[in-house]
Amino acid sequence: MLVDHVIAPDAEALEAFLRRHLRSDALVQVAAECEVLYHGRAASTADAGDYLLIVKRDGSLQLHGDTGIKPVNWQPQVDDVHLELDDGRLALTAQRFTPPEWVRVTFLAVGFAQAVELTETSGFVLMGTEAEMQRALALEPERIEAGLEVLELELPTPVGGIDLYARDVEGRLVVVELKRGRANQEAVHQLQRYVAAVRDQLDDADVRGILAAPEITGPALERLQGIGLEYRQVTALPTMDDARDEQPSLF
Amino acid sequence: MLVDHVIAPDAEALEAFLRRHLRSDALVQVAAECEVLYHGRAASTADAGDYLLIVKRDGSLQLHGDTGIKPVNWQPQVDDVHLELDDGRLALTAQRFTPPEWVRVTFLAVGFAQAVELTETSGFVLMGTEAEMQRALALEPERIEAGLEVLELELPTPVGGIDLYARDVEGRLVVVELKRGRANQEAVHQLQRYVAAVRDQLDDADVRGILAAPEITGPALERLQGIGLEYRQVTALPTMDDARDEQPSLF
DNA sequence: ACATGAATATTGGAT
DNA sequence: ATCCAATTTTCATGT
Repeated sequence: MLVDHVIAPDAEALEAFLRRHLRSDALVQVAAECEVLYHGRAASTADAGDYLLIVKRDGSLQLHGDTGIKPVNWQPQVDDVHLELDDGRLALTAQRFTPPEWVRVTFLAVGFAQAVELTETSGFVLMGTEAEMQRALALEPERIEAGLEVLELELPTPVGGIDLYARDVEGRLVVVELKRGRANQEAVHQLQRYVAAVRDQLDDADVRGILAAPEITGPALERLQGIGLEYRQVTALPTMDDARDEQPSLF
Repeated sequence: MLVDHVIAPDAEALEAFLRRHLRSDALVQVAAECEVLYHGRAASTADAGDYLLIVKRDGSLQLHGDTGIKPVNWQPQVDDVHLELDDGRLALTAQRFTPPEWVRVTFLAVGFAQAVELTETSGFVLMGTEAEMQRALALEPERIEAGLEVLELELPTPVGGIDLYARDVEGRLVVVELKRGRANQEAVHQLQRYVAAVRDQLDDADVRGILAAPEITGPALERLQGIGLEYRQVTALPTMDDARDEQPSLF
């Protein structure tokens, strides 16, 4: 799994190491005190300190500090990585063209560099996405309301796709917006947009809007009801409360 | 910088290593074939394969595969990390309470483990945030429109804060929504909300809405103009085009 | 602790 | 390539 490593290499040794491994299938790491320059979407940033640089097989690059999930600097993919040895210091530049941006890391003092191979990668299982929720509720619309008949999934409108488009027991059209987690004001506005689009299109003011989610924030509920839309608590899938009850030790 | 490391440790050796370093100030890594279970906001996931586990000083945990910026599994902070040796296999469980979720990593075959110290961390410079754009345009509102007078920054409304609240040369009120990057439909709706709130509050239909951004998407512009709102291209700050022109080698 | 909004969000899917 | 919407977004901030 650990393919190769060097401890406290000088600039030449680090350059040799990186040239050997960067374009291989290995994940390359460098722990070093370094300067980092970024220019692109964020205009520009400059950093200096001890960081852990990770360059993955797909060319993505991230530079981690000692706290936080997010890297201090990163580049999702790169079109070009190149090394330059200048003035006794090695610099790695990762550049991409769309959007145009680049990150340059200049190594000042290197702790170690290593190449790691992560070969075995199985598939994964994910349950509880909004898409699954949509399918589940399309099959059992009575979970939202008795007598509800689903007409369309992801019905396109000029302002986006309506999650569930349905007709209620009294024949009124119903726009349903689903949220997997706690619905907030943003979700209310999304629903409002869709309802307005349908009313506009059909020239029919009698269109209902339902926000279906396991939870909703206070301000969101207030606003929702203030504009004549409805909230339905839907617990078709495991919610956060389930996690509170279950203990890891059960596994 | 590299404090300690073990290569291909067995479960007991790995446990000893992790107990020694996990609560220290070091960043701990383990490269291993492992099983990963997650339960929480995403309902649940299960993974197996070769991953690189990183546990930082603040207790945040991330599990990286060999591609992509985002970890396969992660936990922003944890309230509790514990190790269990069961059936000859070591399992690390990281749990947090709000929101309730946990990740459990069971190590099957370990490549190496290491502890890294990242001490030197200087401050950083970041330019080009929306907040800076707001301050810059508040000082020079003529960049948006001649004769514009800024009345308020971040004026609160029931539906959120208005970036710039102003009066135009003809005395009409103007709501300005700023976007640092390319404005999309979401931004248009945000502006629409604010304009509606002001018209409502003042019972005055003659309130203008301006979306100020360096770029705008086609659909967003169409919708914006369709509802009588305006777009102003603002290039008060370095935009993406600057990055295209500049070369890393200039540094 | 909760809610809101920005961000180099990233990622996947549709057009 | 562009755009839109979901995501365990993360993070900072205000209440």
